Amino acid sequence: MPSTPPHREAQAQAALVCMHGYEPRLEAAGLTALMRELELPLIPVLADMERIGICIDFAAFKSFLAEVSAEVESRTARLHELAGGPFNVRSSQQLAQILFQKLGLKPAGKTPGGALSTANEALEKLEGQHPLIAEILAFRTVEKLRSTYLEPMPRLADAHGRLHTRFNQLATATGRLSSSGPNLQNIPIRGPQGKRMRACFTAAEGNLLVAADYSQVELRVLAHFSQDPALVEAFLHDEDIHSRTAALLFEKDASAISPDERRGAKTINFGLIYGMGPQKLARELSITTNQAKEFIARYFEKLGTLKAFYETLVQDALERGFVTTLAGRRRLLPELFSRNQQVSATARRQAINTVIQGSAADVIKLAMLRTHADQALAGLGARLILQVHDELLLEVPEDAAHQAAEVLRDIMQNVVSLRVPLKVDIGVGRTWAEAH
DNA sequence: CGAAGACCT
DNA sequence: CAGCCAGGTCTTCGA
Repeated sequence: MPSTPPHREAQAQAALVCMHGYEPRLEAAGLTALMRELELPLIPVLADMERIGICIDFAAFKSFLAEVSAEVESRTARLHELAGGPFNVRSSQQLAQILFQKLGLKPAGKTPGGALSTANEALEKLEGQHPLIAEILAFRTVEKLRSTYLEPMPRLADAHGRLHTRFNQLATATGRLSSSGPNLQNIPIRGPQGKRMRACFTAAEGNLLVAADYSQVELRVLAHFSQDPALVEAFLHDEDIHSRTAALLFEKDASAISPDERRGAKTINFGLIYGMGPQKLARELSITTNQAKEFIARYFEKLGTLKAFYETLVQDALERGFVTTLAGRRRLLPELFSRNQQVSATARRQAINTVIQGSAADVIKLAMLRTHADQALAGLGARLILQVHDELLLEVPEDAAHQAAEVLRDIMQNVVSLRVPLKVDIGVGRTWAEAH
C-alpha cells in the first residue's frame, strides 16, 4: 500500500503554514472554526479515500470498449456517407461547414464565441430534418464514452485493479470538492450506456458497495434558510417537493397534478437554486418568455417568504461584499459592484447559489468526518471511498454491508439539525450501478 | 492554449 | 436588440 500521496502531505503542510501565517486574518473573518474543525480534519479523510481507491471490472471495461469502438467506426462510416464525403466529425468547425453550408440546414444557435453552434442542444432542434443529425448525436455519446472513460481509465488502475482519484479541496469557489486524474465525480449514469458504465465500478471480492444520497439536500438547505412555510411544510411531511410546488402554483390538489405541471415545477425549483431567469425557464419548458415571467411571478407570489429571503440575501451580500454558508464559509463577490449589468447579475446569482451549494457542501463534509471517525463503521470494516457532492460511497465486507448502510444513513441524516429533516436514500450492490 | 463540446451534481 | 441558470474536469481541434 503506498504512503500518503506527496501532494496531500504538501497540502496539509501548506494549510498549517497558512494557519500560522494568517491566523489573525482567519480569526477576524470568523473562519478559524471552519479551518480547524472541518477543512483540516478532512485532509486525512480525503487522503484515505484517495489511497484506497475503487475497484474496476477490467473484463467489463474491455467488452464495453470493444462494442463502443466498433460503434464509433461504423457510425463514422455512415456519417461520411450521409454527408457525401469524409470529414472530421470531432471538429465543430468542419461539422458546422457540412451542416450549415453544404446541407443548408438552419443554425439553431450560436456559441459564446459567436460561431454557429453544433452542440447537442442546437442539433436536437434540427432532428428529423436530416438523417445526419441523429447519427452525430449517437456518435458523440459513444465517442465520449470511449475517449474519456473506457479507453484511459483501465490504464490508470493500480496492480490491484483499483483506480485512485484526487479530491481537490481548494479548487471550487463554493466549498465543494472537485475530483481529477481521473475525475470520478462525472462518471456517466443516464441511459442504458450510463448504467453500464457505472456497472464497471465494483466492490472488491467479498465486499459490497453502499451508495448513500442526500435527497434534495439543496432545496432542504433553502427551506432551512428561508423558513418559507410552503417549503418547510412539504419537507416536514416528506411530500414530493415538485408535486407540492406544482399544486401550490396551479391551485390544485397534489394528486391532480399532470406530469407536465410537475416537470414545470421541478424546473423552476432547480432554477431557483441557480437564480434562473425567465429566458432560460422559457426555453426549458418550451413556453414564451412572457409566460415564463408570469410563471416566476406567480411562484414568488405563492412563496413570498422565499422571495423575501432572496432579497435579504442579495441585500446583505451588497452591504458586506461576500456571502457565508452554514459552516461560516465565505465567498467574496467583488463583481456585485460592477457597473456592467451582466457581470453584476451573474454575481447576484453566484451569491444565491453559493449559500445553497456551499452549505450543502458543508453538510456532506461534516458527514464525511463523522463517517471516517465512526467506530461502529470501523468495526464493520466499512471504508469511505468516494464523494460525489451529495452522495457517499462505502466499500464494506458483504456480511456487514446492510448494517453499515443503516449506520451511515443515521450519521448523514443527523450530522446537522436543520429546520427540516435531512433524508438519505441508500442502495447496496456489487457494482456502483446496482447500489443506485 | 482557448474554444467547443460533453459528462457529473 | 440580445439577453442563455450555479459549480466542476476532460478530450479534441486548430491556431
